[in-house]
Amino acid sequence: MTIPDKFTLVLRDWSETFMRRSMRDFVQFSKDSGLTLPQMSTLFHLHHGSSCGVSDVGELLGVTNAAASQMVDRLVQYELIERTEDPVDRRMKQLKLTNKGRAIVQDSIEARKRWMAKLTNAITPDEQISIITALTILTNAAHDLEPEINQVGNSEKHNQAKNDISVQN
Amino acid sequence: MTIPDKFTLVLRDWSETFMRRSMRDFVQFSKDSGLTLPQMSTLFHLHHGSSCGVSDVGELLGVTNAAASQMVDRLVQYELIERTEDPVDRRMKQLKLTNKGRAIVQDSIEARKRWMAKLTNAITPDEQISIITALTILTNAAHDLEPEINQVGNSEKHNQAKNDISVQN
DNA sequence: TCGTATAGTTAAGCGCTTTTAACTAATAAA
DNA sequence: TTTATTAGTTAAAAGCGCTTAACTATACGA
Repeated sequence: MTIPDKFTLVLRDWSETFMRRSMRDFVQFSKDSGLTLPQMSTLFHLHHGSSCGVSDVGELLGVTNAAASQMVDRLVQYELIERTEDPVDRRMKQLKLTNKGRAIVQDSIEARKRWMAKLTNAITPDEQISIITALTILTNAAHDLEPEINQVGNSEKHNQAKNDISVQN
Repeated sequence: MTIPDKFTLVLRDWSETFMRRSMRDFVQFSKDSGLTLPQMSTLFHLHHGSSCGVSDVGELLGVTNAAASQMVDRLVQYELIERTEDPVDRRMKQLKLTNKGRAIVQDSIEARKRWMAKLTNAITPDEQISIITALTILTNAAHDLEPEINQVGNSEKHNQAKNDISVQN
């Protein structure tokens, strides 16, 4: 078996494990919050990418503007997001998380952090160092595969920054 | 910043990148197949865990038996899964993927494989070796965190086997 | 200024998911 | 054997997500 073959195999194995776990948690958390997956995804998108318009949400979810508009409307009714007019182009709306919405996202992030902390405890510092290097390479490579999507300000250099958290000092 | 802190940060970063990508693909693929997320999840569960009953599906999705039963019924109508009586306990049903159902799952897996192949190409063999080691440790640690859930036959030793794909030969 | 494109909303309608409640059938326990 | 438990189905009702189509309002180009 060649190294690339093994690599792919290991990557697949890890991603299966990881995906199953993450998806389950995400779905569970959404349910507990009384939200659907699209709604939760929208909240996360807003949390990650700051403000955006209704059609951005539609694009994110792969649905029509009408669908996005209705979803947004529900989230506004729940007081999880705030919908205001864009002063420079009054056709557009600016969508932002309310404190209530942000709290939900934070809770979910905290839950994931707890899992990661458990994972961290199960791994020795020496192993952690090598994993840090490995994941940094992986993350940067994944980013480079689709420059448009990742990160908020998506107009700057790739491959160098972002995850360049060196361990040696 | 301590190593565990950095580790958690890097892990979080990678998982965000990876999750966003995977979720998007999964949702997209489900849509393209004309299936909902719960339906797709069910197919994957069956693919992964061989045969199971209706209530297992309910448990997986976190819904009542009634809901699971109706979902299963739809998938049976679509001829994606096969529902037969368990001969030893005739109250139970055995759910299995049909060829049609398996094909859909395989397609989705192929799609992910293609992404991973691209990722593989973006990484040098030397880097791959270190990542293989790192991910193997991570995967095993994650498995050990929840022994009940991972893997089909869940009655044997952990931490040693499963991902012990050594690179050195 | 007039026409067109863009951003978003609204309404009608359909399908899926979900729950509760009532039910059938088979097994296990008394 | 009688009773209780377990597995699953069915029906009714509600909610959400989605699409299409028709609409309002703003911005922009000729």
